[in-house]
Amino acid sequence: MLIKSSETIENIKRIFTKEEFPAKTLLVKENEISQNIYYVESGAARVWLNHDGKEITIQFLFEGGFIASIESIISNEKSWYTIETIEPVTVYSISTNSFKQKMEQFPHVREFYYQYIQQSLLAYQKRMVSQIKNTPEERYKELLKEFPEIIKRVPQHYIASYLGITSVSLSRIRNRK
Amino acid sequence: MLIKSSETIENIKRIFTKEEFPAKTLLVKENEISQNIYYVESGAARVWLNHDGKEITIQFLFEGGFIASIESIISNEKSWYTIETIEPVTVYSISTNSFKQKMEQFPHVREFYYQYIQQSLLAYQKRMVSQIKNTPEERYKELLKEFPEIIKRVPQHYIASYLGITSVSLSRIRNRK
DNA sequence: GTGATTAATTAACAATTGTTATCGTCAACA
DNA sequence: TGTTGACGATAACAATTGTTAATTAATCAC
Repeated sequence: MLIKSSETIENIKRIFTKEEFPAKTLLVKENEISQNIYYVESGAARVWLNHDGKEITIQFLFEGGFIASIESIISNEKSWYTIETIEPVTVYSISTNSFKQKMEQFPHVREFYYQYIQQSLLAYQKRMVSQIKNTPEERYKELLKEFPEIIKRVPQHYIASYLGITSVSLSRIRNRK
Repeated sequence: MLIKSSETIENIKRIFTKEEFPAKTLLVKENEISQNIYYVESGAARVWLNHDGKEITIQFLFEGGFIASIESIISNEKSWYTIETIEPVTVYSISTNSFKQKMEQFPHVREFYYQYIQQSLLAYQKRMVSQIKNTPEERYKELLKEFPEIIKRVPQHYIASYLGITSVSLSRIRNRK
């Protein structure tokens, strides 16, 4: 989810701490409780998890997004996935505990958080429905239409697993007709 | 999401209105703004949408669940789907507007709503990941293990589209030793 | 209960995807 | 510069799913 309001961004920057990381940094690790939340100012990251020894990429994050294990925030669970930078990033970070304190203290932080959660819910629901009703080829075309940015910036084999197919199959889809 | 706290259920019953509907009643209609929220006391419903003339079932709802177009509540959009009872149901209903007023008035209603949204988010995320990383056969086995209730109570062709496959394919999977 | 409708199984075939392996390209790096 | 490793394209074949149609089973309505 992208943050539109520059006022909100300024507020975030005030309470978060600026940090930089090179590509291939693990900011969240699968099976560990995630201690931090990052607002991405520049760069890109991918969310992935291990499945039978294979890395399954389930999401991409760019400027304006947040890097966090949402299940760690919501219910203190260990993260279901790893979040790894795929480009050098500049982020603003805060510890999950501090963030929860800010939520208690400031209604506008709480409000912002719940707006974010609601928008994320709609996004996940939409993507789940797309997985159910569309073929891999249709999902690729949808991605091309709605998020061409992703296809430009991200290696193809990550996109393949994001779509739920192999890189071989994605290569075929791209070269069909 | 099931509601565990009986105190919460009692509160819901106080501000909602009891109603009964036969099977095959449309409680929410695709492309219409949903005006009501229903708490299911007994019975079952399915969430479906039209895709190239075919009905795609994306979710099931049972006792303890809520029937609502979450996108209508969150952003006043027209519903992406239809919600239809598949068994006679007893529900407690409230208009979306009244519910929003109650949220403003009563912190515990607001709190309950956000807890519900957060749990739903995790559930959608989990299901999206399952669609990406598992084969149809694996998804069927997962459903059998985690929600055997669904398989017992729901016609098979609805389950097939819930899993993102045809009813023919599900029949084959079930009879595959 | 009986006929009509809907649901589930099965078969045959087409289309798609997965798997494994090879090859060419490119970028990183010593 | 040369080597290594990562990435993407392609080929061959296996496995799975989709499609259509026919048959049986179950359910619904009167």
